[in-house]
Amino acid sequence: MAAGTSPDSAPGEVHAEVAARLATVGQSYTANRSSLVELMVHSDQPLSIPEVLERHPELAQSSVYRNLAVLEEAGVVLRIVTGDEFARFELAEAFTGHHHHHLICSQCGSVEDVTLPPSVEAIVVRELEGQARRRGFEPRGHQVDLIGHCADCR
Amino acid sequence: MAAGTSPDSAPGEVHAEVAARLATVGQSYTANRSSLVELMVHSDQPLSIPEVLERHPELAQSSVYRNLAVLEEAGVVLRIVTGDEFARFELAEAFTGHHHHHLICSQCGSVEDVTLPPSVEAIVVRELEGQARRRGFEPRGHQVDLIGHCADCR
DNA sequence: ATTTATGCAAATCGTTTGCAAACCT
DNA sequence: AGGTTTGCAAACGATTTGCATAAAT
Repeated sequence: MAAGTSPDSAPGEVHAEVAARLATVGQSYTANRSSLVELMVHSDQPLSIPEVLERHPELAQSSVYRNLAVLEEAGVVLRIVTGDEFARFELAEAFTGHHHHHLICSQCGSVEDVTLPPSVEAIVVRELEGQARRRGFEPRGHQVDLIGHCADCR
Repeated sequence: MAAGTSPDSAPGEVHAEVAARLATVGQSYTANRSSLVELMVHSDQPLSIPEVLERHPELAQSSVYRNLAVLEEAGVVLRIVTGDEFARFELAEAFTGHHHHHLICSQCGSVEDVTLPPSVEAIVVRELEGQARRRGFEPRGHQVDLIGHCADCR
């Protein structure tokens, strides 16, 4: 419940909250998992596994995959599947404190975060969810992404 | 150029247009490729390769992959990569005549099409593209998808 | 001491590709 | 014939998993 209530919780708060969430899934907050969370807290864009390993070569690839899966299951991280070769991971919105969308580069696969004005966000959500419900589809979330070329790939 | 100019071209038109597009990429419109296009014209939702093979068991799996790749390159079909195990393919918007979005079922992976009112569409696009350009990102397209449970999986 | 996480190597599985036969034109 | 597409089987590569060791409590 405390998670995400403050738009930008103190650094320590995040770890405490992650530990709590993991507990609800019967998992503990190990050093490796903490490394991953710490990494994502300080990253301004979703990371692929190779990028994670680049920054933490001491971690075993399989453990990174496995721990990100655990963190995903606990609702701590979000897995982003683009057309790119690798999936990417970022802290769930409850932990970053702000709902956002993505600028996906179709050239290099990088992903940047952007936010939409609440008014715009509201209009889209209302419209989409209305349509969905009318067809018996139960909405759980949405993704609004822009595809294009990032500054580096123009 | 003619493609998509008519909101809903006659059935025959589509095949003629596809042939033309393939020609621009130096490819011919073979029977197998025609089967694929015909299938998508009559499908109300993006299809995965297993679904294609189910409906056309006489096709070789590798050829389906290969031909869908060719059609994608020619701008005839669009590849949709969800978190699901299989990628899905649908006719490009220039051929369906209408811009649309997706209702993605996170349970079974099925994808339905939905359209947004032009006014809503315009607001989102303007806002997103404005943000993107301000960051040196060159927009090429966008995807607005709703994630949830479809009527069958509720 | 028992349970859980880790790291290595091997397995999985959707997708891609090499190559020879079948098809055009 | 000359070039292209097809189908089979083998290769690829991101992700997952089995199993033995290392932590942790």
